[in-house]
Amino acid sequence: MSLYTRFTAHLDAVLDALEGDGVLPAGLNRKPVTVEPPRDPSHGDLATNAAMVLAKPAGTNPRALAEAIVTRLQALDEVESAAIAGPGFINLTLTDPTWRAELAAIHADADDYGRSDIGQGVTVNVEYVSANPTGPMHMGHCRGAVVGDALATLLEYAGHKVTREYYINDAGGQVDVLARSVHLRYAQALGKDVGAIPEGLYPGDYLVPVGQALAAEYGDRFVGAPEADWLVTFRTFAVARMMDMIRDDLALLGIHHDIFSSEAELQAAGKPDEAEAWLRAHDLVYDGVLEAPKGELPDDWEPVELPLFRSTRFGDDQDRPIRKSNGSWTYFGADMAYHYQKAQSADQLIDIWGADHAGTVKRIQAAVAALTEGRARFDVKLIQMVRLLRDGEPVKMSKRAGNFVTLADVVREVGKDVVRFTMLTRKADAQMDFDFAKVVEASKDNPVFYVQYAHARIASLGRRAEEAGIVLPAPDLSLLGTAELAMVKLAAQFPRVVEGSAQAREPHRIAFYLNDLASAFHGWWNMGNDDPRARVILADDPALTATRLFLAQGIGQIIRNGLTLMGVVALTEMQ
RNA sequence: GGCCCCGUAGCUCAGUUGGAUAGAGCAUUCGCCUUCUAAGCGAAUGGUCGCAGGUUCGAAUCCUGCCGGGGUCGCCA
Repeated sequence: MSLYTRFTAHLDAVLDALEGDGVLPAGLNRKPVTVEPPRDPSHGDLATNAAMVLAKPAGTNPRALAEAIVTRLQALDEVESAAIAGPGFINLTLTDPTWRAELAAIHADADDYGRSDIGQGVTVNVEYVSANPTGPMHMGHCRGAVVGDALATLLEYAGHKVTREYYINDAGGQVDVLARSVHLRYAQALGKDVGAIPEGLYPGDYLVPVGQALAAEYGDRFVGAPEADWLVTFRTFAVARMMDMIRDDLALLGIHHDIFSSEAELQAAGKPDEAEAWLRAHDLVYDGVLEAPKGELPDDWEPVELPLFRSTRFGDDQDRPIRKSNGSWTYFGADMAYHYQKAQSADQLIDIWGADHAGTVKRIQAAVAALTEGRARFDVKLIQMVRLLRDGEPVKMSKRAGNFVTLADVVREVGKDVVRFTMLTRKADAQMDFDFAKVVEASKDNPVFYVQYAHARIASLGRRAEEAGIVLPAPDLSLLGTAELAMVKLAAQFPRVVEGSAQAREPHRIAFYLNDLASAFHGWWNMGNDDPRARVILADDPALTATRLFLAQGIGQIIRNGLTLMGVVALTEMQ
């Protein structure tokens, strides 16, 4: 149990006691009560707003209530002092032994320091990446992949049961285009002159080996054959190849999904039909005519009757078609059934989408709410775009010409850890720049470097002490001074940061916290520049050396735990 | 035009789900290398939290309306 959780429990017990004494009425909503470190450290170690938020519903005034709470909190062993401040805050200062014990806990819990059970085993399905199986991963997919993966790890660490899922869009028109593109490469592999790749087909060279493999498999049987003879075969073959490629690309980032769900299989199993039948039975699907598109009317637009889902009942702008006029499923129609399927085996769903899909959020949320009758929590996390730069200049890309920047190229150039960390240095809903030059820069305005550098410094201490031949006694934590305890206090916030990030589903907070912790460490380290006695390794004082080393390694443990959540390996020395 | 994000220091961004005097890095100005990694550290300067209302003990945070930037609108995926 983290220190903050412990004090929330202490406070709860105090409030229970006050209820018993009749100072507080029973049954007050305690949800707004918080226990957190005050922004200004001079106010103490912990602060609670309990008196302020409970005074009104309790029909008393904040100061009087605060005094009653303070009296009881002061009685706790771990509390050095408790005071009322400002409009009714209660500030607590904890005893030094409490903080020393926390440092010992960091070492004892090691990789599990920060692990939480707030998830209470709730199952969460995180669907992320889900790039169309028509080519290699490019940088447009990268941020969502990293954020989704880090979020999944974070939720696991916070006590959820997580499934990582990839939805393969292998049923739409784009995979037919893939099949045709591959057919061309197949003919080419058999020596036919196919000329330039026609407009509308995928031009990328990555399809060449697929064509060759098909040639080896089928010979010239399908050259010049009608499309109906080979389309399904080629499509299935090519999609499988594309997915192999995508899995390899993801592996470069350390990303592995538990489940790959196929849209085609979903449709073949009749899932969308089941969903449609259920929705029709509940009057949520009806046959109707779509409104004309807003703005300029397309030339070929004409009113057609289609089966429509009543997404307007759930806040969408208009009802949405689930089938096309040729009877096949729209993307939405299949996606609806897919989410229903996911909701069968998970309590909560999270989708990680690119911001360009923002317009479709409402309809899918509406569909999930309808099909699960409001039972499943479902969040769509929109990931804003990444602008690729090189020395401040935008990198030119044209997907149509096939010269997009692939994820594999970027990972090869700057490394997995740099890509992952950088993608987590912004909130997901803010646009970000990714500058090839800046992300590998060895300076403190590059957080990747800065955090890694702190960890490497800590790792070097152990080596140095060993080289110096200092025989280290057991650490004596009473030797820790104020500056050292301040760092312990910051380190002790890690469990809170984990819980907060998990609840808000914002893995970037881990990155910012690590940057703060690294900054505190670098500051402490450099105290040794002004005062040699402030250094960690003191050849003439093994006891103090052992203690400071213990502290440094505790900080190193936190950095490592945080980096692990981000899927980044902590460096023990800088290159 | 509708919907979704964003708007915080000169620049790039945080801001603990409504808390106390709004914080970092860069830039600018000062100071610190006979040293465990100075690839670093410390200090100073810098703010009408886009604007105007509202909600309450209390708003950068929640609500409404504007303004500015980006994205999106389809029987596409």
